[in-house]
Amino acid sequence: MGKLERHATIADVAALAGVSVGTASKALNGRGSLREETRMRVREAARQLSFEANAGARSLHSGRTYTVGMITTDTIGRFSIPVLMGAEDALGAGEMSVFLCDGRDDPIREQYYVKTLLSRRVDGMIVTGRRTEARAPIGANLPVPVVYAFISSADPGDCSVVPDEAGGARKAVEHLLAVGRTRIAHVTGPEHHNSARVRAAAAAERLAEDGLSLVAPPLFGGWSEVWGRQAVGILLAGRSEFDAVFCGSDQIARGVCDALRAAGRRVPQDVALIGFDNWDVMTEACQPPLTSIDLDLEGLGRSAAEMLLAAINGSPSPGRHAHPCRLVVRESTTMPLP
Amino acid sequence: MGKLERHATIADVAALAGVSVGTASKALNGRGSLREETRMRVREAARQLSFEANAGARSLHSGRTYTVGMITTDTIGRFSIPVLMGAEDALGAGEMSVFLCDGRDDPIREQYYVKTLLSRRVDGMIVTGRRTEARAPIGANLPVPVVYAFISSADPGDCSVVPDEAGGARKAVEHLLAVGRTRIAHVTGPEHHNSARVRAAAAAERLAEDGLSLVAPPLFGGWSEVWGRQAVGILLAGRSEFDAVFCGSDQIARGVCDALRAAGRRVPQDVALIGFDNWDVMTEACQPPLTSIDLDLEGLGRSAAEMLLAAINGSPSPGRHAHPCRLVVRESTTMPLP
DNA sequence: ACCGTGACGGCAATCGTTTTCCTAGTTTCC
DNA sequence: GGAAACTAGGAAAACGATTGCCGTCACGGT
Repeated sequence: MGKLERHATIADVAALAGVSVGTASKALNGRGSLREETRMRVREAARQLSFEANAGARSLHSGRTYTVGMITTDTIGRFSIPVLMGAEDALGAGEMSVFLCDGRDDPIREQYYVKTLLSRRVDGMIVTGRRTEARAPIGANLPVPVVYAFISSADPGDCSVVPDEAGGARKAVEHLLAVGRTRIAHVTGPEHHNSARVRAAAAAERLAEDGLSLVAPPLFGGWSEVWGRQAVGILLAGRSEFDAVFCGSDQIARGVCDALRAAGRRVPQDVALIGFDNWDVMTEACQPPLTSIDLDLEGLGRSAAEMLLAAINGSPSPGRHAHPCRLVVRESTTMPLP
Repeated sequence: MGKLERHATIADVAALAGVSVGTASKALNGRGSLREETRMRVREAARQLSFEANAGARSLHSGRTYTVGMITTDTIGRFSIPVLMGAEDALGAGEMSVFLCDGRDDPIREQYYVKTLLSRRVDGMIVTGRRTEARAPIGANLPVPVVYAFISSADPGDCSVVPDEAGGARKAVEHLLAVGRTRIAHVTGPEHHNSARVRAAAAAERLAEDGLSLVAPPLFGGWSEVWGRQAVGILLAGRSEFDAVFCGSDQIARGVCDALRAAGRRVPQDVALIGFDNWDVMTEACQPPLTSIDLDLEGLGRSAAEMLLAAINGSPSPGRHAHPCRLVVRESTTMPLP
């Protein structure tokens, strides 16, 4: 199992095939005018030496590396993964590779990564993060295009692709209305999170369009199941009746669901329940399975990557682009057919 | 906001500083013998042009790229992330960057990535995956060192770093024995998963050392909460009493917990409960919080990366290395102090 | 006045590929 | 039979950075 085979160079290939380096290069890249027999001979030699052209040397000429950098603002997590996968997907199709850099919420670390990526001559960068908050641009006047995905840049001229959270919240409310609920409560994450505020506001707005309002002010807390359970206590102690709860996350929804059941309220008969994020772990384990809003992060990542590719090819798409959310209906808002 | 600044080359820097290219290079890298004033002048020019040396061109000389490739066998997921982060951590300290490639369980795709990484002249590769099963080596006689992390290579000569699942299972059983439980049931994942078999076998073995055995044969099923709930039905219908359940995953444990409570059994008073994976989402939301076995995936990733670095520097560590698991005690096995 | 010796920097080779230009042959056509 | 028109493939100049080798000063000692 000797791992010591040196990397073959095109000179090795040329020597084995009995041609000059230039000719070997042409043979392998389909350039120039060569006899088919020569081409084959070179290809065979390359195969035999398992030759792979040195991408670094190659990019010296083309000026392109077919590589993009991906920087996470905070840490690689549940939200960045799908974005990452979507991006990887779209870029892979364009034969590009991805450099992954985990910023860990440390600006020094982040700047270090930006420099590293630039020195590696990436063709572009994608910046992502765990929260949808706007953030300071990663650099000014960078020599390569940058796209912000999920998170957005504070500079409105930068290209950002963000989930349409307001639209998602509206869809949630519309769905509850469609299944006949009108007395809706809202339990969500901390008020200092942009996501919590935006979703709450959009929900209220959508209700207002039908002349309705939330049965109580939104309950801001954490994103956890524990908070969901606590919130039910608050709701039940309050004086307003409710027939649906729109939750800011699936974890909250699950907590709400468990607590409602413990309190003797049936889901969905007595209270319809809808979450946010469409996280399979929660939606499937919930009893009953949870209706939720899917951010389509993979699609978002793909879309961001496509915009980056376009920008690399000279057609940037500056500005903020909202990526639509999808409603996924399960039994927490509708009874299964018998 | 012009993004059009070309990348400065060292020739630009040299011209601006009024020296030759070679001298500029020496100035920036602290080589040769130059007047301090000259050095400063060059550095200033470089700063002014925000010059970053082209890593590709540079590696042409050094033969090293300070880059490693990371390939996931299946998909990037809950298990690969911490491994990835740990690796990124250890490599970042060595000033190396990580190329991420998502294999998606497709051998073609995987081989394509191996070729890409080789052409990019990575200094080494890390292979990881979602399951601990052994897999076919990613290639034979590769010109760079490879380390398998979490997943292991079927070739015993390859370097693999895997969690010590058997050790973890033993720790779980030991803990249950330590808190006075002797009638232990085991609910775990599908029997065709290596992890499920290994953990079950190790648990039985550890019990046997104390002259005990599981109250019933291990219940193999899925890794989900739903299965955990179903399994409780089976256990309660069976004729053997039990005072503890060791679960193959935290999700199973949570399902078991919910179902036990619904059946009127108290955790931990009547039944102590321990999970596996120490997944915060589950352990924290569980009522009561769940004792679990932590695979220390981040440590494992770090360790794998360190072995890779060592191998790159000429000191490989062939063979299979077991990374220890940790017991994390919470209230599902011990009452809180009053 | 001459030589030796550092100090300072320039020159050019080198890394692996691509690409442009050019030179031999071979056809083809009148 | 000779010139034009191709064809196949070689030679060499890029690309950007590093580095060993050398030339050129200035200075000090004899």
